[in-house]
Amino acid sequence: MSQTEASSAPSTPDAGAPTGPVRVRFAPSPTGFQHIGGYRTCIFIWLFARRFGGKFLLRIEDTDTARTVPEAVGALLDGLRWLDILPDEGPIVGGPYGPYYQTQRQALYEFYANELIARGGAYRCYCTPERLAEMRKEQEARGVKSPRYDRRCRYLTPEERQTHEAAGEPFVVRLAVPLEGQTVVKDLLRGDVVFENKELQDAVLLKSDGLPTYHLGNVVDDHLMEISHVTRGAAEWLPSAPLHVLTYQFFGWEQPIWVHFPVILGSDRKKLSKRLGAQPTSYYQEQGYLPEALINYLALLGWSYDDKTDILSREQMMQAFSLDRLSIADAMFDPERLLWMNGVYIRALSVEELARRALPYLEQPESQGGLPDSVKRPLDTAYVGRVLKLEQERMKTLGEAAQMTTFFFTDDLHYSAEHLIGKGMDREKTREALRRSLGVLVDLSGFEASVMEPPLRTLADELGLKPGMLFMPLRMAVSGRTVSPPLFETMEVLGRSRTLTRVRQALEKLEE
RNA sequence: GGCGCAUUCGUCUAGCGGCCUAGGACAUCGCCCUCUCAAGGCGGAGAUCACGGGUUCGAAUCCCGUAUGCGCUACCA
Repeated sequence: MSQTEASSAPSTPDAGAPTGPVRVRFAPSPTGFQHIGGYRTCIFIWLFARRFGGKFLLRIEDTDTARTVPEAVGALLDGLRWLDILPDEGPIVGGPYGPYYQTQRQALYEFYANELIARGGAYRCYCTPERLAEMRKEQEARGVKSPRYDRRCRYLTPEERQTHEAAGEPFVVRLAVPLEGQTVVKDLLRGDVVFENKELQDAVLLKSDGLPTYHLGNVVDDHLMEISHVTRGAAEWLPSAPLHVLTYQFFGWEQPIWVHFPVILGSDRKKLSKRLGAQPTSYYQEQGYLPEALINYLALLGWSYDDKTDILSREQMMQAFSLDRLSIADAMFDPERLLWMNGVYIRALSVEELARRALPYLEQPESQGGLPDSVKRPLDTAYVGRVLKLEQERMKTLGEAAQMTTFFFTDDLHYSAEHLIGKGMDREKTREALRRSLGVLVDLSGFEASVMEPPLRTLADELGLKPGMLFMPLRMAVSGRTVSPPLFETMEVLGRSRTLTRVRQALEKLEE
């Protein structure tokens, strides 16, 4: 392998190292499948926890009940299990800070919303969605520069408030953003990001259904779960971070360390999203990417080890990961580089391991990319190993195994006589070459590549052919293809009887 | 529109004031190896460090503008 592998200890052992205990969380909302962008964020968080002996938690932010997809959590966990980055605390494993589903923590949010109101940091708003819509329309018509909630309910008199309550009107709880001054988000990666309070909205914290929005749920849970570093995508969350800072301040809580990661962009330079056709992570599993390769690739999309290392084991990453080597700009996903890296990992596998891992891909139904259904399952593992050993260095994914190796498993080859006749050859010369080859092969004392190669080369010489001119028709006869692993190894694995049969069949085709 | 963030080869990145006539990797091109395809080896092309001003003896690195891109601007996250 030419690519450099990490060897020595990280150059800056403790630069950017946290001073207190690390507790970090991945907090997705189960509104669909996770694409690699989400998993990349998760990998950063997981690596960070591992590097500094911290805890890695998973919290499900399922407060948007209308968009919640029931299978999402299971799929997410399948992905985490596949990548082997399971959380220390979370659904299923549990933990001392549970429950880890926000919908199961509803009472907490109501309590803290009231607490915030009592502290003057929030208020109940009785405006109906209809009024809000009208207000927006009206503001737009007036050409207001930045339309936002007009704070009508913030200034209700106690009597008016009483009236709304007495009528039992539904309400939301809004953050009472200070009208003046600035709020600064001390982001670990970008430094101080300053926001004018007058640009901020009185965002909804608690919805009329009693569930919190992200702004409340995230803050309350991060505090209660003693999250040390609030880690999330910058593109979507940095703009509302001042709201969260304000909420911590109103509660009188100590701020966590804010870390806003860069996000992954699609080939259109837009943030990866389901809507824009990003693939779910299960896609990469189905295609036969190795989880360790995907992790390696994803970790290096936005983080670097040094100026030249691109192949790193999990252990090396866990030892070296640090936030100060994170890049700050969003990165475009490059499928070609992933493919290359997967090939690197496949080549590094022992043959046994490769066979073990490729087996499910070979044995799955033909319609899903497996070997022809006519091939008997289960496959002979030892034979699969011998076959894969020949294809290993040209495989980029495990999913390719079946189509690359079909001819090792079935005698049903599809090619015509013309395909046997290579450049500089004609029908008669080809027939002669194959007939003489057959003779050589039949008489061989053994059927190892090393045994068959010398006499076949001698034969080519005798026939006045360049080696390739003889080997090409043999390759076609034996594999039905113009491209295959080395001829002699291929014939060795196929075995004498199968090889001879195939050469005879080729001769028959030429007789037709 | 307002606000925020970002900006080094096509792509991912190294670089945190002099080591940079900018390093590595993917992709690409050529050569070598060679029974095909790969893998591997060697080499090439590819970045006026978005642009314009400063600061400094000296800037890709610090500051200020501009441009471009992306994101946010919901009782979604």
